[in-house]
Amino acid sequence: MTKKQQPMALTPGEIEVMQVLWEQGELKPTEIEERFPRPIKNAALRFQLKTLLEKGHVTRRKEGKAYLYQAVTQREGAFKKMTRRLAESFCQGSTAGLIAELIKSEELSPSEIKELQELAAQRGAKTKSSRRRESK
Amino acid sequence: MTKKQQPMALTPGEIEVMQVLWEQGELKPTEIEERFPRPIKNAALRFQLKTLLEKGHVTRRKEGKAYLYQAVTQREGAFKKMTRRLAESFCQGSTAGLIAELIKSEELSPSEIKELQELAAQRGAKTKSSRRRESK
DNA sequence: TAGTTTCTGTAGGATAACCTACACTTTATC
DNA sequence: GATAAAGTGTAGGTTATCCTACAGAAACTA
Repeated sequence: MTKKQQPMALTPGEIEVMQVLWEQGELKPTEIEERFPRPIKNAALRFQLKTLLEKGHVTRRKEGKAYLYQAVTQREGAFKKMTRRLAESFCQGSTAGLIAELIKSEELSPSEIKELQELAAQRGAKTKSSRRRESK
Repeated sequence: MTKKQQPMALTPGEIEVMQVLWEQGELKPTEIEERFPRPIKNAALRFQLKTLLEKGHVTRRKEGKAYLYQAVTQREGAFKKMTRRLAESFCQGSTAGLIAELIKSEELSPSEIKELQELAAQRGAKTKSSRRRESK
């Protein structure tokens, strides 16, 4: 009777790799290694890719003698999952509470605050009908 | 040559315990167990308390035959650390970027948006009026 | 074709995180 | 004291995370 301990959706090390794939698209391990934000040994990187593949967060296809890796799990989904966890841990599950605490606690420049105000205003205006527009 | 793998500041299991201590103050293991958001075996809880004690996140003092545990690490500090990690992973380290993405991606009720707008407005006013804040 | 380079597959090991079991200590009760 | 109840300390085990090493396979070059 072994109690299963479910693995984290994305571990810190895995997120580092996914980050590169989310930005760059389809890459070979060597290319990921080059674009990596810190020095990483090829073998260590490949370990992360292997577990990401097993967990289904990436796919790969052969090209020449190497594989091209591509993200399956989307950045937005992963982001939501992690913010959700944070909100549950610290804010009784309320995303609004999480945002509020962030606004209160962190140092934000006046221009950043202004932008956030505008963003909230936009967001408030289109809660109902109105199609969403691209922009930024 | 063994490369050290530094432990997480607060693991998910540890946060659960700290959450109770942050809310309730000083408690005995049994009391924590009663207030715990999910069923937990006393021994499992005590394991968490032990590691929290070793890491210095809690202290304890004897009362009767049991110990009273109290948080040392403050909720705000832990919260900041975790949001910082998230911002670094997903938003190039920008807290404002993190907040923006939360506002955009999550479902917020109109009233919540209004509150956030007001909060940002307050926050903006404060920064402007007392402009000699050197920050940090 | 042989030789070299480059990439992959797999085994293995170290630490961390989580839980359980059981014996020991302390306190209260008789 | 003797005893039971409640709380503690410690040893042990399983899974997860992270990294390394080395041998083999695939492609390129001569």
